[in-house]
Amino acid sequence: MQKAIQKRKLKTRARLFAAAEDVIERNGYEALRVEEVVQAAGVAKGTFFAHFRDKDALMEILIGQKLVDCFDSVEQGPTPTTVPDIINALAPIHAFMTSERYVFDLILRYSGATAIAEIGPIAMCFERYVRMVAKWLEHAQVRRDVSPDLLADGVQAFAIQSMSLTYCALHTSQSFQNRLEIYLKAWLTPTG
Amino acid sequence: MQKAIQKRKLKTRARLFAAAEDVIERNGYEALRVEEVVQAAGVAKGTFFAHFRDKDALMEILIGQKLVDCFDSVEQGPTPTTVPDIINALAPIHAFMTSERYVFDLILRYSGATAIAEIGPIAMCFERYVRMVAKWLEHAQVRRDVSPDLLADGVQAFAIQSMSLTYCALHTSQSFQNRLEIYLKAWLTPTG
DNA sequence: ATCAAAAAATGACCACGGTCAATATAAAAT
DNA sequence: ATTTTATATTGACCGTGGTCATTTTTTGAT
Repeated sequence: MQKAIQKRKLKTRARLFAAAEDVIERNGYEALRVEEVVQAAGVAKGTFFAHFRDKDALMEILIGQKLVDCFDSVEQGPTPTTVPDIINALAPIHAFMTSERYVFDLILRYSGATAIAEIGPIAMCFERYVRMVAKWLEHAQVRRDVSPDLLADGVQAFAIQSMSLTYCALHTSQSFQNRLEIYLKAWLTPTG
Repeated sequence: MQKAIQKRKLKTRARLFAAAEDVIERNGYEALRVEEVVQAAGVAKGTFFAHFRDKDALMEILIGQKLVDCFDSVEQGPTPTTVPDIINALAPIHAFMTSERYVFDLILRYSGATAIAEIGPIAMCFERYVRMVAKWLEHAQVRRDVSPDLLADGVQAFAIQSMSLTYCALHTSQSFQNRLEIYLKAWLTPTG
């Protein structure tokens, strides 16, 4: 028989989150150590893993939450209608995704959920990205020979490609924004 | 003054590679343990790290080598001229990249070299991918309003997107090949 | 209040990647 | 040959993520 979750557990969980956010605030995501978090939270190490499957699971939640915040703020703003506007509108999301190499890699790893049961916040955001952009494209000045959903998928693909090249020393001649603009103009408004 | 590398070192290195390949042959890339490799090679653990910066460095070399083999065999074949042919031609490369989740993630992580000095085999292959596809596109039946280089960049972006979705339970309705074909038709032969 | 059972927390312990001072071996100088 | 110096190897040791049998706390029934 299932008993209800105790308030104690919620409190412990909250303390772990607070401690983790504090640690990250100071040293960034990559430098986070589980040991440091549990000490700051005043609990034993085992407790951490009773709350989170592993370290990555905590990271997924924290980074996912930040991503959700980004999406929320982007969706507050006006609907962009041109390629430069779209890139501008997406900027906060892309900026956070590339704020740390570690963050970018983790997001990529969790962008697809292997099983339906374990669709986490990051995978949800990837879905949301496509839905949001597709909605924009319905009313934007873009090609109409393919569906907005397909176009939105492409925007995501090109954004990821551009962000990846951000970390590549072979492609420093262009900034992220420039590169993405070139890609998206060719993708969304072909003149063939 | 620099003395020459001793033959002994080359032998040890060869033993490490052979042992690692053997271990991978049996259990795949992800399950590889450094301890297992050094035992099979008959050397101490420290020796491993005198030859490779870390475990990933060995993986990059081994996976990079396999990738090079894939590219070599693809470049042996005929030059594809249509979208389905292009997808077919690239199949061996894509197949290897998605042969193991671990392999795919590692390849993505190493696809861009942070510093010019440390461009490894995987980053080289990503360059090669674009060069090869761009060459194909020069003589393929595709749009001409943008450069083959740009088109090839896009092919890479869409291929990665398609491979990523392979690992996502939210997108099982379509196979990798189907999805990529839809993307590439829209990208390479728009009818706007 | 007392007790039984479920939930939560604990910390000693393990697995595995990675380090480094010490040692052994090879090559060059005498 | 002997000595010197650079190169290569060693294995005890460490850091950190993760496990699990045991203990503590909470809850609900009597």
